Parts: sequence; structure tokens; C-alpha cells
Amino acid sequence: MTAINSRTEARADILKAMAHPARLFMMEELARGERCVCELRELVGTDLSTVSKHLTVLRNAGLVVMEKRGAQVFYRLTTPCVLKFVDCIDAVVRSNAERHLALVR
Amino acid sequence: MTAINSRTEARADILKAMAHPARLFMMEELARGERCVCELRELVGTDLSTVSKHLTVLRNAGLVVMEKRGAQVFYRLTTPCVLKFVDCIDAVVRSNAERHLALVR
DNA sequence: ACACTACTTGGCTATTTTGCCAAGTGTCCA
DNA sequence: TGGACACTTGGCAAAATAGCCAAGTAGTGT
Repeated sequence: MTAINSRTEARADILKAMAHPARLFMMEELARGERCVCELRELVGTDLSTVSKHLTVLRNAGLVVMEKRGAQVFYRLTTPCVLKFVDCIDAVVRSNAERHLALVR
Repeated sequence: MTAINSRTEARADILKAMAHPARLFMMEELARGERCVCELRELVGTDLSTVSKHLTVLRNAGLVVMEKRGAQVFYRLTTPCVLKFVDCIDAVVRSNAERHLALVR
């Protein structure tokens, strides 16, 4: 990788953090407001330790921050705009769906 | 993963396709206009087979299309808007950089 | 027909990621 | 103080990903 600069690498790292169904789902949920880990765990439906590790990934990427209040830990998005592009992603999803339909027909 | 619907999974798949330095770099390059594989290979600097496989990933995600003209194969973006959100990603990158600086200080 | 360029695909190993269980930390409440 | 929550961290096995080499396909020029 010669011409790939560190800026592109940094961008890819952030995309990678978002590029998992459970993590993206949690981000979509956090876009609606802060949630504690137990709530996210309930929604995602995997082991608590798995949820915790996913949140660590998002935290390391700088996409979420945690705040401890009492025994609970609340997470929220640092930069909600990262979910805006979902509109465009969905355009790709839709055209993929049409493409598949076209193949079936 | 109980509450994670197929739409979120489809979105994550597309993000995953973009979440690699070489692939993101190629998309950024394609945003400036179509390129043949040989040009991308030159820019990325890895083995031709590696570049080709990365392009297959992008193609399967519906992010690029290929067109054969003579002996060459040209690729172009299907949905250029997917790169728009880079502005917001960069906001995360910048705040991460500041965070690290703050830790050093 | 033959070599040459421009790819794609198969196959392999090394690395990374994922998700579970178990164990540890910190807080609250009795 | 002791036990129940609400997490995080360590460790591990299974699965997915990355990148190289080698081999195959397809056009191009001679």
C-alpha cells in the first residue's frame, strides 16, 4: 500500500468499527438517545461480554463515549452525523435489491 | 442477534465492503472518475490479484460496476454519495486526534 | 498460431475478528 | 459485611479476511 495515506487509513478504521451488524444497530439505537449497557444488551440479544466488547470497539474508534452513573454505564454518540450517510447506503441497498429482482425475473 | 433486522445487516455489509484502506482508497479514486484495474493497481501498490479481489468485494456490495473495453476493465462508482459522509468521518478523526493530544499534554 | 498484456480465480497460510465462558471490579442495598 | 447487580477483561476456539503465488481466461498485435 504505497499511495494510501494515513487519512484514508484513519477513515477506514472508523468505518470498520461501524461495519458490524450489532455495532451499527447499537449506533442507530444510540442516535435516539443514550442507553445503558443493559438496555443495549436486551436489544442486541447476545452475551453481555460480547456487547461490552463491541462498545469498546466503538469507544476506541471515538464514535461513542461512556459515562458511569451509579452502577450503570450509559453510552452516547459523539458525532451523530455519522449515521446520516445511511440514507445513501440505503440507496445502494435498494438498488442491490432491484438488481437481484432483475436477475430472478 | 434478535432485534437486528435485515436492513441493518444489509447496511453493515456495505460498510464492511468499504472498511478497508485499499478499498476505501480505490473508491476515493473512483470518485474522481473511472479507472482501469491497472491504474488502481499502480496506485494501491499491491499484487494485481489482491486488487482484483478487493474490486470483487466492492462489486458484490453494489458499490462499483465494471465495464470491459478491449483488454482493459474499467470500474466506476454506482453511488458516489457514499463518499459524502467522509466529511463527518473526518470530524471523528479530528476529534480523535485532539483527544490523543490532550492525553499527551 | 504465438506471444503479450490485462485481468480473474483457485488455493494456500497468516492474521484478525467474533462470541462464549469464567473471573475480576465497582456500586448499591440490606 | 455480604450478596446481588452491572458491567469489563482475560482467554480461548471457531470463523472470516487478507494477500501472495500460480494457473486460467480473454482480448490484441504480429
